[in-house]
Amino acid sequence: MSQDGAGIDLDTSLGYLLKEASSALRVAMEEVLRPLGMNVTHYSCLELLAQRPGLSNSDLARGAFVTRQTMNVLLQALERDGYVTRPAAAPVGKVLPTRLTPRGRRSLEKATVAVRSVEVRMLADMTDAERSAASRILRSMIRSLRADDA
Amino acid sequence: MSQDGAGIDLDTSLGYLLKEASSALRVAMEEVLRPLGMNVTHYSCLELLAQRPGLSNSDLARGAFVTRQTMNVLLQALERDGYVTRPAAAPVGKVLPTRLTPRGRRSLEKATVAVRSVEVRMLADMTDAERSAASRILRSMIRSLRADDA
DNA sequence: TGACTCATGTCAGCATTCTGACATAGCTTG
DNA sequence: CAAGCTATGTCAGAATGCTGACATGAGTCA
Repeated sequence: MSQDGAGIDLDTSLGYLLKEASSALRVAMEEVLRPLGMNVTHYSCLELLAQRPGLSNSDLARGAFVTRQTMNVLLQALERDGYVTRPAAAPVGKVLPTRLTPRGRRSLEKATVAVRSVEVRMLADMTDAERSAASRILRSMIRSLRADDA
Repeated sequence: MSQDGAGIDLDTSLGYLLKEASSALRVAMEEVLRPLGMNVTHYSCLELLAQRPGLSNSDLARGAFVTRQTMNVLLQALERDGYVTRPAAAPVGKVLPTRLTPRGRRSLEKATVAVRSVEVRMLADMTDAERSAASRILRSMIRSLRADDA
């Protein structure tokens, strides 16, 4: 039943393990972000803006791994609630550079502490060598998956 | 701006890399499953049933990393369309053991080929040692994230 | 046995994200 | 310069998954 060519063994498949790890990370992050009224995409957006102020809607969407339509909906809510600002008209082209407001920055600070604790917990039992290996391996997977999308 | 304690450096964060890899995998899988009229959860459900016939709704939900409510909706659709069967009444307790129909098995066969090709591509540039390391590291992350959910 | 706890299946409503579509701006190329 | 291609922002509708809630069956324990 395990490896006879008629299926993908879920107990040993790296794809399945990757999904499992990602699911565990998402659950853990949402658990600590929920009390702050945030979800993972929401947090990702603020963190991206803190590190790279002036990113466009499409940039943020790529950075948070959602579509630009999804990010647009989120940005409109964040703007309405005063966490970010965008110019009324595009300085150049159609791109609207987005920036955190002081309120957005304060909100992010609490979230960053919470998220950092999750990441620390995730890496608790790993050596430095293993962390380096993890980084290299994950980058390799990403590169290979994105190569020739045919 | 990078590691001054005021944020999580997205360029080096293993959590971010994990999410990026998982996103790339999901996109690649949905790309090959879409022509077959399936999504990832749909495929996961069929693959689980092929390897462990008689799983309950809740078992399948845990294996596919969704809630049992979500899996219940999917199972009702799969049952209606003749891909799986469940007894009308529970043989014991409330648990309804689910099984693939021949039609479900045929549908899964094509999907497995497609998914396998994605996994092969993902692992293309990795040595056997790296694959072993990846498995060990991902399991460690999962274990740590699930430990003391406080 | 009876109370308690936990797991299960299921319904309903909501949140989130996606696909499809459109107009428009910038770049490239003949 | 004009045409073509790509990227962007945005709206609308559909798909997908989640939380909350309820009834019920099984196991535990005093």
